Amino acid sequence: MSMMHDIPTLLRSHDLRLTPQRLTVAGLVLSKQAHVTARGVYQQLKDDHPALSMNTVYLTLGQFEACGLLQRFEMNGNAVFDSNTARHDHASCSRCATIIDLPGEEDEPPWIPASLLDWQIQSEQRIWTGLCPACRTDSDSAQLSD
Amino acid sequence: MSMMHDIPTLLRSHDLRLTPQRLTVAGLVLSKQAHVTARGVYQQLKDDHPALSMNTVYLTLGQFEACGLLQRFEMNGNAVFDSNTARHDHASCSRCATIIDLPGEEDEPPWIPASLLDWQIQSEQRIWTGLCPACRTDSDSAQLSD
DNA sequence: TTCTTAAATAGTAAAGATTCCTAACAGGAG
DNA sequence: CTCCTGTTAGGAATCTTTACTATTTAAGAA
Repeated sequence: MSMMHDIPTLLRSHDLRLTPQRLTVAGLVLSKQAHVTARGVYQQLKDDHPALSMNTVYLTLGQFEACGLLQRFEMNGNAVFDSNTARHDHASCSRCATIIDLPGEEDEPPWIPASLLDWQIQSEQRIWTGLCPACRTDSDSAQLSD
Repeated sequence: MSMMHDIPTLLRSHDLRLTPQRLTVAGLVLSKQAHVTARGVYQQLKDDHPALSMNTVYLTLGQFEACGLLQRFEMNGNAVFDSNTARHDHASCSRCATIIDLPGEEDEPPWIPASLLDWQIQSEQRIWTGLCPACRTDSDSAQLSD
């Protein structure tokens, strides 16, 4: 996300026409740090914007990813789009499915294992899975009844 | 994979009945270091074993995972089962979809970021994506025609 | 060996995510 | 204003995975 551009300028700079649908989706996914799925975007917008189809959501998110405006990763078999395009990792709760960003290791240089020296690495993804603080507590007390 | 048990013994030790289907799937996925998908297993076995359904493949792989005989991870939206159950990372070619194991960092202790200290971490997954050596070469020459 | 029972299986249906297809539509340059 | 091309909605299609159910069967007991 860029502080120096409003959304129309940002889209125009990537040769994307300023359609109402695109502006709507952009307003949602580029304006705050969040992890969204195609379905999530559609659900949040469809009431206020009946002229919006799942198809367009998929296309738009894909275009934003191609432009580098969003970062895409897979979580539990679903595509998740992240407006935080800086290098960072994720953690996901295996119980409530919450996803959080982990602060990037700016001090730790992008490290590539020696066995990949003859590859042309494009990206790295790291995901920790476990119980978030809230679910860990719930799980502890649930053990009495389970 | 255990060197000290044959497959029937291994299955029995996990309270799994020795059905032909289960033995067949086990023979394929537990006998060599490989990454398989449910569909891949089914495709490889269905000709020689007509009495095998996708459903059974899914169930069997799921049971093997529950027993700790296989490790499961997601790649490109598909479930992948790995007979290498030791802690290790993966790299995947974005062009030919090949998946390779990266030698585990036995020297590097399981590292958990400070922001997850109040989580109960269950697993960590790290995936590098890029062009494998073969595809990188193909891609270089393809640029002339693309 | 035969019996018994719970586990396992095949087949089908269903659910959910994503892509494909196509005709209609509309942004924006000229 | 007009035209061209990118964009969109809607529906169909594809693919993966899970759910359901009647039937079969492994394996221990008699």
